[in-house]
Amino acid sequence: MDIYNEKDKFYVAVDCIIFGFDNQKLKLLVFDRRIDPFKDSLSLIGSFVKIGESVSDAAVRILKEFTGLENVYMKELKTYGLVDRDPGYRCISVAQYALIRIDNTIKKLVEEKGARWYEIDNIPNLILDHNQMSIDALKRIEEVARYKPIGFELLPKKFTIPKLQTLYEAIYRRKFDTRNFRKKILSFDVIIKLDEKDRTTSKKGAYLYKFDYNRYRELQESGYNFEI
Amino acid sequence: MDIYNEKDKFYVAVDCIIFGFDNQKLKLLVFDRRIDPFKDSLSLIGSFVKIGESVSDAAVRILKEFTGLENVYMKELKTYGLVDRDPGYRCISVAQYALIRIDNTIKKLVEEKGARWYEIDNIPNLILDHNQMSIDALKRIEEVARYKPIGFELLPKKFTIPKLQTLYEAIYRRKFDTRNFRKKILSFDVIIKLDEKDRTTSKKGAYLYKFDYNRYRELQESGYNFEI
DNA sequence: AATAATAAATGTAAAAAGTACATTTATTAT
DNA sequence: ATAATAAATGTACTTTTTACATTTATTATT
Repeated sequence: MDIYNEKDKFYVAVDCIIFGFDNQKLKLLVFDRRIDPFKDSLSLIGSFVKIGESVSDAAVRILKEFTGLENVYMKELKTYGLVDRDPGYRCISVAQYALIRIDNTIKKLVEEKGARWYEIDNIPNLILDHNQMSIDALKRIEEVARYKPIGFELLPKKFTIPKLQTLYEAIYRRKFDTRNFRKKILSFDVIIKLDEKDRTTSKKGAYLYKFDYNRYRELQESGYNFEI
Repeated sequence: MDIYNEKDKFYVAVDCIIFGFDNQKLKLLVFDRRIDPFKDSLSLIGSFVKIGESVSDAAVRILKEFTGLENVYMKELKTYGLVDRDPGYRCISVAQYALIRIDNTIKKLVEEKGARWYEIDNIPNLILDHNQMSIDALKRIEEVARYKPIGFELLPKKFTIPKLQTLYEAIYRRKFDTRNFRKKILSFDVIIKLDEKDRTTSKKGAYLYKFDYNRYRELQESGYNFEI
């Protein structure tokens, strides 16, 4: 008996669970489907992997197609492989979660594509197992945020410490003491204070910082633990 | 254009990276392939997912087939999806890592199947991307062991604290102080002291303990962090 | 010009956790 | 009775975490 049997071939999809942060809340990007199957339903973005491309290339392609973005923080979540997960065809999906910075460019692009940001506590019904994917991705983000500073991927390149704190409070769903949070974050030694202030939320203004990727890489390689 | 194109269908494989602990060293289970392709080469165990089974069912089936074991700790590692990863057919593999208890039953079964345990620092050349899978799985275990007590999956149901320490030393590749290790482990409150001693390694004998799964689940749900 | 309002920035003391370190204990073999 | 062996244990010191309130810079208002 040959192990290769044409009947045992699958469609392989990639679905992307895209998170953003709008300065207040953590949000999920949801699309109004404009094509069948499931036309006019809500879903994550996804596509079949083409036979000539790798799974991760497919993920990059999809993200580019739907958001115009490249060089995005994107990681594999897990594979969804239940037999009846797609009633149409036997299809497995390699889900990927992505963290993006919401700016005006993105806002426009996303509208054109018929997409909308939903607060993570208020995600609508999505097709297939996409709600499960969103829940799983959110849980993963919480886990990863515990020991890796992924928060910076969701903020503008320049950000203030109070904004960073708001983001972490959104992820962990709890409040932090401002003094302790600032002390902890600064102790990691991966953000650089700039000579500019952001005055959009206060008269005094808050100093802007930027993330120091090189320093981060150094520390990470030496086994440093960025636990908040 | 239809999104469904018969040309974009893949074989989907599951490969299992199986780790064991022989009281001294962490080991990887490697198989002598008895069938083509790659007959007589070394590899992890794996198989194609059948069209009528889920990916995780395939993983369970494979593990059962090759080791006779059921109810094993097994988690998805990641998907290997490069275009040229398998020179024969376009095939993606959903790799799973498993932790098993090495006992005499397993030792015999494994021999019959043409398998061998290799120390993790001394893994031979394996087919395809199986070496990469092993490296990635090992890294994952190190990460997960940092905050989840997976060590217990590798030890006999009854184990002593010095054995547990040896295991953690094998995973982390460093020594711990016996007093501090014991204090830390006991502080988690997830192991139960038994009224038996193991006298195989000392005249005095060391008390046996068992893992308290219920207590573990309780603590885990309350967000407890089992960081060693 | 003085005052009110607002968010940002800062320090310290107490508690908890982690680390470093050496001796005693139970048992068997000689 | 003694030697040998691994198991079990306690404490002082250091570091980290936590809890908590005031001052600062600035703008808008009177």
